[in-house]
Amino acid sequence: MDFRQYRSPDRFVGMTDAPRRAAPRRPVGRPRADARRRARAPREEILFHAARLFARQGITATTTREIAAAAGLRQPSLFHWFPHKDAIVEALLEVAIAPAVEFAEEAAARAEPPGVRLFRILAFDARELCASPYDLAAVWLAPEARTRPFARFWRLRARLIEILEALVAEGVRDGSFAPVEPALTTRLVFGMDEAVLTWFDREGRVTPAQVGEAVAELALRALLRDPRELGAVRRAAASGPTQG
Amino acid sequence: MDFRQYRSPDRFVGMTDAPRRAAPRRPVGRPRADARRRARAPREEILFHAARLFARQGITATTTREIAAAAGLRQPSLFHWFPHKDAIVEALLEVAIAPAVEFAEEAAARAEPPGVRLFRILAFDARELCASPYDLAAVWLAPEARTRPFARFWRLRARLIEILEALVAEGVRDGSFAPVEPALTTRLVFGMDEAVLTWFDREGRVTPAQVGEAVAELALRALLRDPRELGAVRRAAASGPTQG
DNA sequence: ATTATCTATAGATCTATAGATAATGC
DNA sequence: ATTATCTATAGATCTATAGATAATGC
Repeated sequence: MDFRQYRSPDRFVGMTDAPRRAAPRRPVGRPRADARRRARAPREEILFHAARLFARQGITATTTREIAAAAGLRQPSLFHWFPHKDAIVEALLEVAIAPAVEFAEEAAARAEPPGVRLFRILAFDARELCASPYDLAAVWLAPEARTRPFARFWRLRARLIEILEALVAEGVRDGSFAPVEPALTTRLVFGMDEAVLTWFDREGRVTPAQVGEAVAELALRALLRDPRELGAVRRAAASGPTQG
Repeated sequence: MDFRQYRSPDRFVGMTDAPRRAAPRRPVGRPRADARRRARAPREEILFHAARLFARQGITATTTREIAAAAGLRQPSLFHWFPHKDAIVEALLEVAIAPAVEFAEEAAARAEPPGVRLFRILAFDARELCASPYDLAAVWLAPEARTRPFARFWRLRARLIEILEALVAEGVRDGSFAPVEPALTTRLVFGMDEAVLTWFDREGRVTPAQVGEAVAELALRALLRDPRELGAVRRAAASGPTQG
């Protein structure tokens, strides 16, 4: 797995700041049976390959043996990096949800029209889901994640929906949005936003930024009382902070 | 499990037309260890409970023992009704996708404006996904369903997207829709449509029909060049066939 | 001494088959 | 005879632990 081909090599969590052209220094610890050198820290390799396998086969159907093999390890060595399989899922969920909520909290608090703030948050979310170095398609909304102790993810996700719904309600109240029902409309828009995970093609020509723009545009064209304002909203959104 | 509380008791596939208040006739075969009487045919009980468990825990994480127990059977008795576990998933996918594609094929072929046909298909799909007696949240788009031999589902689903995209392209061409990019826009709209499975609350107050209307309305408000036509489109859609 | 890995395996599953059993149907 | 179920279990896993091993760090 050559990481250079992926779009956002800087995004790995807990990335060691080892030099790119790693010095030929041998790492601490017993050498691996699979001697091939890996570009990234073991923890990131594990998360990356686990996410890929989860997305293809489902979480439970992916074995720790498969994950370890993809990361160049023997199966029990996985448990040096994560206490149990669920901890891998938990780490991926955290990577996915935490920046989204953080950005939404800040963006929602700015003194701008609700349409502009909503545009920016939706575009950020959809873009980040697509651009994540980890393929989050399976973990985000996996039924497996509903039961077990991933409460933090569900709490943060509920908070994100709450923020979006408040913006929709504000737009309806101040007359800039059509008179839609905020709760139902928000679920539809957020569903469209999350759904990018189910169809975005990481090898395709459409970029994460384009997907983000498209999601936000479609949502706001549907929401704005006067869709001719869309251009102004988009420009205003782009002029503020669009990165976490 | 009292089936009378569910919305669409007539929708069970392969439903036996046994009288509602079943005659106290004892069924053929060795009696069950779990003597409680069931209202529906065993095959339907199995599909119903399997879908519920899949939606809560994931497909692979749900054991045949759990499904059997929920349906009032011992684990091996499941294999009298389905040759293997995957066949249960396959049956649920078939129930989900077949009517959607059939309706879309017919609705798309009618001599009406693309907006009207699109509205009707989207409203049908979202409504039926919500109203199905089976909770399809997990099987529809489960990563598990991607690898294994569920080719028919994926072929039909691709056909459904193809039909939708053709309608979007037609609306852009004839000028009734805004000049959007059909492929990307269709993925967004279809994503919103499918996503109802992730949030629709079967015990909630919003009805499947309301969800269907809301999905179609949001999509068309975003697509129509002049959103003031939405009312006319909705009325035209409602005047044609809205049932399979 | 610390770190990261390895091999071996315990213990707990889980699916599907084999073959018996207890009803109804004719 | 047919049908639908049962009990028992083979065979194949799968996760996580125990304890050894082979590096570097100091």
